[in-house]
Amino acid sequence: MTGRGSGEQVTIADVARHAGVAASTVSYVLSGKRTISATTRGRVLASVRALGYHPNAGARALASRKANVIALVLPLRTGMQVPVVMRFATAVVTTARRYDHDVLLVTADEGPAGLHRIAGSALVDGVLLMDVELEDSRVPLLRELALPGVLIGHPADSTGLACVDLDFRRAGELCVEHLAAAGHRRIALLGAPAAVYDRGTGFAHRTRAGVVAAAGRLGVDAVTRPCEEGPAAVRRDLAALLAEHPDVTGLVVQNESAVGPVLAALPLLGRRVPQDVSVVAICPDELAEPSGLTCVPVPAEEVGRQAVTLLMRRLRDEPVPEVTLLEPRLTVRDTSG
Amino acid sequence: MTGRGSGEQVTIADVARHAGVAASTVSYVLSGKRTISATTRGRVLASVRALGYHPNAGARALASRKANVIALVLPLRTGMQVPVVMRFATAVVTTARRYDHDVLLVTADEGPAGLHRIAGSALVDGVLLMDVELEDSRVPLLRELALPGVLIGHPADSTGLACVDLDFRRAGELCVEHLAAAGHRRIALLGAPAAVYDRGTGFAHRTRAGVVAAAGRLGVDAVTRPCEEGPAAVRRDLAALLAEHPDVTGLVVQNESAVGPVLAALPLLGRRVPQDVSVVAICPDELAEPSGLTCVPVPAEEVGRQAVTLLMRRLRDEPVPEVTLLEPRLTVRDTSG
DNA sequence: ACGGGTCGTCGAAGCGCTTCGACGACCGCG
DNA sequence: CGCGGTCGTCGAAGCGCTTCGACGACCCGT
Repeated sequence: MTGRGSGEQVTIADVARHAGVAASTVSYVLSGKRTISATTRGRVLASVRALGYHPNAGARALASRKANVIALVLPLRTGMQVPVVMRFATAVVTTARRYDHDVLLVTADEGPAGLHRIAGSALVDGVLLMDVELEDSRVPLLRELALPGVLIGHPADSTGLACVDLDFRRAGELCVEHLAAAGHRRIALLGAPAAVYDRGTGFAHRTRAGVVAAAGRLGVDAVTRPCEEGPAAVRRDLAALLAEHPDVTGLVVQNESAVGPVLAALPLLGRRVPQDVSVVAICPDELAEPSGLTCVPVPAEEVGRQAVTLLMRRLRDEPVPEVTLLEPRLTVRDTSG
Repeated sequence: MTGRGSGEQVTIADVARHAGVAASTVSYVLSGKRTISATTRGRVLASVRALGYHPNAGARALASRKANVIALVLPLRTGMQVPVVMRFATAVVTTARRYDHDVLLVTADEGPAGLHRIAGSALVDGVLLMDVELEDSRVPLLRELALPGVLIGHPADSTGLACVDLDFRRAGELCVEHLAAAGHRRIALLGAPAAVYDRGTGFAHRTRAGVVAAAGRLGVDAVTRPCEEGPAAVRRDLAALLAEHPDVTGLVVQNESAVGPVLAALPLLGRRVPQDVSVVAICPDELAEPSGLTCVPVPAEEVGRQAVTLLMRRLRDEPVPEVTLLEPRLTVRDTSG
């Protein structure tokens, strides 16, 4: 039994009285900001437990000027890469709790105004920004508000910020290295939709660069080609690719929505997997695993953990690297050989 | 320009000084809890805007004893019906903002302890509990803590609580009614995994009851059968079902992970859709829509909205119904006729 | 013209916590 | 044996806000 079930809030004064000390002493025991004798500390902690004391968040925030809450700004506009976001959110919450922080959920569609509100009201100590665009209006705002923030992905100008992302260039290289090691000499990248490249989105360009670089280094041919979304479009783009380059035997796919259709369409195009064509994808592992697809997973949990860790460091005013790239790993399954 | 970009917090005293009134007057203007002359109000609001004032959340929470934050307890343990959860969360955040509340994200794996912490620290005013089990340890705790809460789904004993859920019984009826109206006389329900029924999970039982009841009422045959997860298992269970009941022409599927495999497997089992067999699913619309599947969608947004609305009502100490069932609607597409 | 209501505003008292300065008690050193 | 220096604890002063009671000013009816 934790003393009292429900009822009125237990205050620090209650604990102090129960332990026979001053309220400030209780505070110091709990924060460890001053030395307290072992006996007193023991008595206080016992009282805390006996009364089921939890410090009042509002009062604490007011007095200490820190909320112990961070905001997670998610691209909740429907139609995103949902499972990844979810796993990411889980990791963020879990990690934040480990640092004794809670997580406030904010939707991206509140936009810059949301950041203003949150910063102005001191609701949170810092912000995790997902789904950052190359020229994101919230990024300069973050700088201006002096609101500690960590970005997932990275914008064009990342000076003075902290960004976490998968090292997509390395991911591209990894795929090519794997295929080359398996003996493939003609490789193709079936990439993101053309619009994504045109927008100059970082991850797509970096992956392509990695593929091309690795191919050059290893002396294999590599062609790259955008790929539109939707089963029909994927089939069309894949067919076109194979028509132009019929001798391709290694395929890198970086387009979540293309994974399924590609695997379905290859046999129809006369290519058995992996006998005729090896397929490697850069996509969430959930998507790859059930199909036995060799892939470089997007490590959502790891990104979440890293992001929180960086933010905590910033909150302590410790220096953090501007860009943190996560090392990709390739999981070999049945579609490559 | 909103006055000052970054820098120190603007307090209510700053606004009061700027407007030439007392701080309490500013407070009353903002809360509307006392009548204030139009001229004064105008002056105050102008100052608020000029200075870019946002009330300090901690101070406000401390003084008013309400945090203006609600907790959303999500089943973030990986492997849930992810897209639904996501849309639900979006709706919750958006609706909560409309009531001037923010949303704290809590993972279910913090369990009862998390509720204790949150309640004890007055971090939130109320709780939205998702993924409620029939005998959920958090439910009695909610009662004991006198923490206003709204449940998504409903537990065995819902007295004194507020629950929101899709009316699954009605959903089951709806599916049967639709199939019967199309002339089908032998109908099968391919349901949740057996374990789900064994756990006594409400929605599965209620759906089955609805199917059986409607079939009885309409004088059609209905068989029901659990269905395990995973493409292979689904194929097996479906094949078994059709072997035992080869004359089934109407199929109700209530198992997200089964939808794709069922549609893929039916042709292989010699059944064309919808010529030989009509298929109706109870599943997220995203899943059904791309396949042209007739379905009763799970209205995640609507549930989220309702849940927040109910919670807000509870926070205002207004009476709320113990159980709120959402009327299911059936969307006719290509797989039934 | 005067008492009784509003109406609009103000000042002060907290809400529960952190933090700063103060201050005994006790230590070891010369 | 007395003096400076920790060490451990306390009291008080806010943090920025809401809210309560008070109190002029004004309007009404008579």
